[in-house]
Parts: sequence; structure tokens; C-alpha cells
Amino acid sequence: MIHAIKGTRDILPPSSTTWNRVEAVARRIFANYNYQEIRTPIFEETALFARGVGEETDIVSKEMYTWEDRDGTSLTLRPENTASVIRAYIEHRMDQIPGPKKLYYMGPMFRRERPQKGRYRQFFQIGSEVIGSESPATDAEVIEMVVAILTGCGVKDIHLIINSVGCKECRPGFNAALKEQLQSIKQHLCENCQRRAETNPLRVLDCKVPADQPYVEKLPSILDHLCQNCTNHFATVRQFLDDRQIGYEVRPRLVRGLDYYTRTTFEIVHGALGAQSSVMGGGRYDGLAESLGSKISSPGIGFSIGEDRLVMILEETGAAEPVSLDLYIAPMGDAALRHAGILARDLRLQQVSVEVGEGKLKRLMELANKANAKHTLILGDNEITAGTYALKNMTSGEQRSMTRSELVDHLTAKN
RNA sequence: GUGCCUUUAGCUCAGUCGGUAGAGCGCUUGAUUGUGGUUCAAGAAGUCAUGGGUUCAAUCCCCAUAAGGCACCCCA
Repeated sequence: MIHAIKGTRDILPPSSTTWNRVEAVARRIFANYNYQEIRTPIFEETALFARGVGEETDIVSKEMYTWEDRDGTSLTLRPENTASVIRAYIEHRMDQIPGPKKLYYMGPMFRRERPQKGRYRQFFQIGSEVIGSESPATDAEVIEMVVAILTGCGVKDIHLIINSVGCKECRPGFNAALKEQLQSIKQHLCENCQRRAETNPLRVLDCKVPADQPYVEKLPSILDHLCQNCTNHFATVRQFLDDRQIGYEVRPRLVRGLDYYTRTTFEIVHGALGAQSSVMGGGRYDGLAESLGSKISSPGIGFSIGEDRLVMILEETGAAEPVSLDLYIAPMGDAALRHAGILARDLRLQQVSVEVGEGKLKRLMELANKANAKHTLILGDNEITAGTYALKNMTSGEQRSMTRSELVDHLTAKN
């Protein structure tokens, strides 16, 4: 037996319906906010991710699917999409198009991690990028939009966390201050944190070991080390969020794993997800375009929603809607089957969803019920000679005899 | 990549203190002629994850591998 490889999976009905619904909601909301879709290749030159995401990040250093192409080029399956979008933006000189560029995408990403609930090697993201604006109003609109998408999909209990991680002016100073303080207290911390104190001091702030908390809490907050510009920027973002009455928690210890983030960072967590509690993460990346070779400054901000996790939340909280069918036709006999085929074709042309069965009536009624049909049409010799149809409402059990035009009106009115 | 747990019918799980297996749900068929969601009956379906070892004998014990889950790590 050949089966799906580790960390990948098949998305089957009825779950695929939820996936489609999520994507439809996202597309609709993106359109409302004047975003347009961008589709970039699934694989890129390895150098793009190494430079964009950061050579030292876990993603690049140990999680990428990388191979050598036949001409010797190193290629990589995309582990995220922001670097590709920026690459395309630069390559196609999209800076020449007036106004900020508002782009969205959805599709598979690949990271070779150990699979868990809510974590797959091929996983799907729905995300967006705004390039060419560093206005706090943009940050607020982006955050508002992502909340709208999740809410629109039916997610309850959205918990939004925001922070500012500073810019290239102020972050180095904070890092130095943090490192210095860690030197003095590090003997009191857990093994992990002692290691992080050297390799990635910001991560110590994220430590969950209870014994470490008294020390971690006394570490400096990035918010106290922001430069004036970043302080003002973050305060304005918060003000705009307050204007919109969007609830959030400022968590100075929210840190992000990708190197390119600057200033505003944000994340939405949900209790239904277990250890992989984050359903969406995002932030500003003002220096990314330059680090990928752009000659002109192109500040940007974006987010990505973990679609697998979003669907999981909807399924676990019962927010996934069952599929339903407008009409199930139960023909009895050859003449009825022919008649049913034509009737079904005509109704489908009028946007009525129709299934035609074949077999004994009792069996067809069962199938209609299992298909979650709203109505069943019973079609036999009696009906054909009389020129009427027997339409049964599967919820109430009521059955009515009607003419063809009454039938069409009845079914199309329900839509 | 590390540690721990799990793996028996399509699904959820029992079980044999080592003698090749069961339930519920689901599926198929039937309960006289054209009516579902309830009921009743019958039936199909499992090399008990894979490979090896111990044993007269392994689904059960041991080892390895794989997949899944949880924690770490990291992230969406």
C-alpha cells in the first residue's frame, strides 16, 4: 500500500467543503479591502529564503525541502510566501504602480518539522501583504481585516496579541541590554534559557517554565527601549485599533521567529488548537525588500493564517456547516428516469442543486435523507401521465402535488 | 531533531494472565405492490501497523522500523 507521506494528508469531503467556505469568505473580505490575488511559484531559488527569512532561523537552517536542480541550482519548496511576494514585487517593478500594493495569496507551504496536531509538512496559508506604506493606519486596517476574516469564517473567542519589536535603530540596543541582564541572572534559569541567552536572547522572554518567571518578568521590556519613531508608531496603531473597538492584549514578550519582522507584530491564538495555539501570525517588515535587493525603500506589513488550524477550529467548535442538497429526484422506472434527467438538467441551469437516484423508492428515500436533501421529488408513471410532481419536504415530511412551473418556482424561490 | 504514549473491521474502541478475535456506529440486503429520519433480522468486511526475535504456539512478551498523538523546540 502506498499512502500519503508523513506530514501530508488528503482533504476529503465533508471537510473540503469547510476549506472552500473559508477560502470564499477570505476572498470576499480581501476584495472588500481592495486586495488582489498574487500567485507565486511553489519553489524558488534557495537563496531567496536564506536572505529573506534569515539564514539563522530554524525554518531555513533545518526545515526546508531543498534539492539541487539538474543544472546545479539550489531550489527550495517555499516554507512561507512573503519572500516570494516581495521578490515578485521587485521583479515586476510594482513600486511603479501608484499607491500601496495590497496583495493576497492562499496555497500550500512546506516545512520539514515533526508532525503534530495542527502542524503538517505540507500546510496551507491564507495571507496578505501591503507593500509601500509604513503608516500606522495600514497596520490597523490589516489587523482589522484579519479579525474580520476569522470572524467571518465563524471563529469565536478571538484572542489578539500585539507588540512592537522595534526597528534597526532601536532593536540592537535592546538586544544588548537584554544580553547584559541575562549574563547576571542566567545561572537561575532553566537549561533551555541558558542556551537561548547565548543563541537567541529574545526567546528567553517567551519561556514558560514557572521557576523562571520571577527572573523573566524582571528582564527589560522592548517597549521601554523603542526609539521615538517606533514608540509613536505603536501608540498610533493602538489608538486606531481602539477607535475600531478591536480588543487586543499588548504582550511585550511576544517575539517572532522570522528575522524580517520590525515594529508591529501580531498574533491570534485559539484554545482549540493545543500546543500549536497560533492560528495567525504577522507583522511589519520594513527592511525586507532592501535585503532582497530592492533599490528603493518598500516598507511592508502582512500576515498569514494557518488554514489547517483555522479549519480545525471550525470543526472542533461545531462552526462547520453541513452540505445540503436542494432536491433529490427519485424516479421509478425507465420512463421516469429519462424524464428525471431532463428535469434535473433544467433545474441545475437555474442554480438548483439536484441529485438523481436510481433504484427502489424506499432506498432512494434513504439516500435522499443521507444526502441531507431539502426536498425529494417522487416521479413515477402516475405523475408523468398526470403531468404533476409529488414534492416532499424532508424536514416537515409534508408532501405536495404541483405542476412543473409551480415546482420550478418553489425550488428557485428557496434560493 | 529529543523524550514519552499510541497503533485491533470504514469510524470509535473492547479483548485474549501467549492457543490466529468482538461490540457500537457505518455499509449491504430483507421485513409483499410507490415514501426517509425509529425498529427488527440477516450479511459483508480485519495477514490484530510492518519486519525480526523468544516459544510447540504471538494480536498479546522482547527488539527494530513506520505512522499518529502529547511535551520540548519552533511556528501558521
